[in-house]
Amino acid sequence: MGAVENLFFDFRAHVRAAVLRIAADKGITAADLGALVVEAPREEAHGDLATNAAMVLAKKMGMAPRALADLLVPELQKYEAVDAVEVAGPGFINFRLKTGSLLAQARAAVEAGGDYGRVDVSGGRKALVEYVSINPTGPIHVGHGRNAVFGDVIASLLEKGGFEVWREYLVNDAGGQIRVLVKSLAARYRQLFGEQVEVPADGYPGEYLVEIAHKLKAQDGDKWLKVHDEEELMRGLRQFAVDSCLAMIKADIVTLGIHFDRYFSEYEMHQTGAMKDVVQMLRDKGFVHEGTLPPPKGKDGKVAAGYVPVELTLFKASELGLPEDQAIYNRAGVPTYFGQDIAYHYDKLKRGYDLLVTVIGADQAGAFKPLAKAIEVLTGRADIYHPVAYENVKVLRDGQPVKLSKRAGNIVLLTDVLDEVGVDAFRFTMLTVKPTTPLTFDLAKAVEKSMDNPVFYVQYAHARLCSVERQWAELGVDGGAGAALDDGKVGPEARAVLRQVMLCPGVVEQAVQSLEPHRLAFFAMELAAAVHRWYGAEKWLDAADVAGTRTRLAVARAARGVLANVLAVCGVAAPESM
RNA sequence: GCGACCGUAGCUCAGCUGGAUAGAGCGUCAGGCUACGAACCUGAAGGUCAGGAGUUCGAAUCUCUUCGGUCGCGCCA
Repeated sequence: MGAVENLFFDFRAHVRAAVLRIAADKGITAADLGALVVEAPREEAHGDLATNAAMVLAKKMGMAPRALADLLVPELQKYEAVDAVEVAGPGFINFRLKTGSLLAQARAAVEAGGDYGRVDVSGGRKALVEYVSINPTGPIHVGHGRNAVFGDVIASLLEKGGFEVWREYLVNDAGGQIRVLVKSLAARYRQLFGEQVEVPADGYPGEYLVEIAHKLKAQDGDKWLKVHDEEELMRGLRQFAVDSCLAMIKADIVTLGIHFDRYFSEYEMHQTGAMKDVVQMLRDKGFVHEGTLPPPKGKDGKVAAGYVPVELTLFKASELGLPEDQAIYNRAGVPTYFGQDIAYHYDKLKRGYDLLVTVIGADQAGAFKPLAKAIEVLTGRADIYHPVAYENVKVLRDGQPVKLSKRAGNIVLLTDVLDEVGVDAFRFTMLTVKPTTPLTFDLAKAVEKSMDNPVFYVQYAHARLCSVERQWAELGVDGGAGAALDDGKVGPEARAVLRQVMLCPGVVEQAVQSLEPHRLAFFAMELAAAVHRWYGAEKWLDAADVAGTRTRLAVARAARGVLANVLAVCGVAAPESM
């Protein structure tokens, strides 16, 4: 379970320790090393790793960066894996590592298997990742698919980062939209019996409700025809409607390869009086009062006509640096979205989670601010709640943008897209753009087998390595853990692959800490590129060159393992042939 | 009016807790398979990092500002 020994982390620790040894008498402590980084320089010619230590500490130590760097070099050179150290540019210290050490690291990576790249940055914390959480009122569209993939990979990343992780979907089955859903379903149901009824103007016009109405008819016959009381319909059909919609959603979730530990029912939560409890807690802390809100502003900043202020139960967000208080119950006495969200998040806290990640669409990202404040009030901590926002998805069909309109019912369904392009292409494409960038999903390119569609590029690298490994096996060259390797047989292209293998854990660490899965996807593409380049540069299978073949085998196995690990976190298959 | 996000090569995007000559793919042009997978590789051309100011040894990155774009904005979800 623990983190695997790693050259990169060891080396970074060595650099920090060495710097402290040299600089201690000038009053430098570990606290001064915050800005110190050890990373791969952009230019390969600058070496395998580099540090900005001298530049970061120069001022504090009253020295010129390069002079300080010169002072540090002898100490840094002591690390066994270091081949050469060089001071360059404004004061960078560049390191070239011994190829033999990189090979040893590659071998350790193979040994560690799926644990290679595991880091422990959790500090023992338990994480709950809430994602998808779309209302059970209809099928999933592509935009939700981005949420699903994004959240799922964040959860996997956190696992890779040593967190205990719980995946959860909030089923919003208690709000006004469920009432609308039931009314819409009832209308479709009556239509099946020939009644002249329209789906309500603000209802759900999608065809799927016709199918669900058929199911209802098959199950209950004409039982609901004579029921006209809305409350009775709600009592009778709410669960059926929600379950039917949720079944559609779950089918897509399963197709995407996602498993939730729990579908959390808001309705059930309310049965326990959770709202009352949490509101009382906030009230006891002095952050709830009865009051009126300023009139809402419309698009143009003007107040709507006919507005009548009403006294409501409010969360005092305005005392916590936000522009306005936030209503907990609306004027009908029903919990607002914000109100139920506090109760829900308090429930998460009660269950012992102290890292709460919520994947939220950018269009709803405004909602997290007051919630974050409420959680801060409840826990006294500001580091628990981590909403991660992602931008919307545009779909191109035949090069033309597809208009997404729920009203018109012409949304692009996730299930159709998955049929068309496949899960791997969809998942990987969702990861090739950072979350804050709107994503354009081109249906034509997603099926194309080119670098326009990098999932194939990465998978191809994996399959190629598998293919060569198979042929090595036939060649009978021993590449086992005990076989001697010859670093003289490592060419520059193979060495570049070894560097990537060495850097992998650092990339994972960064991706976890920033909750940014796309970093992993880009790393996979870089590693794949290094593999493809290497493939073209050398003759790999050579019965006359046993040492060289054996050495290449070791590198290839490590690269393949790392690719497989990274793809696994992305939830994308690593095929042995394609 | 307020808020969030964005503006980097012809196109789509990385790079943003400040670091070296700003990168990749696509597209364009020129090349590479009787050696293992050409779904691949090599090379070339292509940039005022939207504009301006500030912070400092150093800014695509941080701050302010202008312009431009996307998406939100009641007590809805």
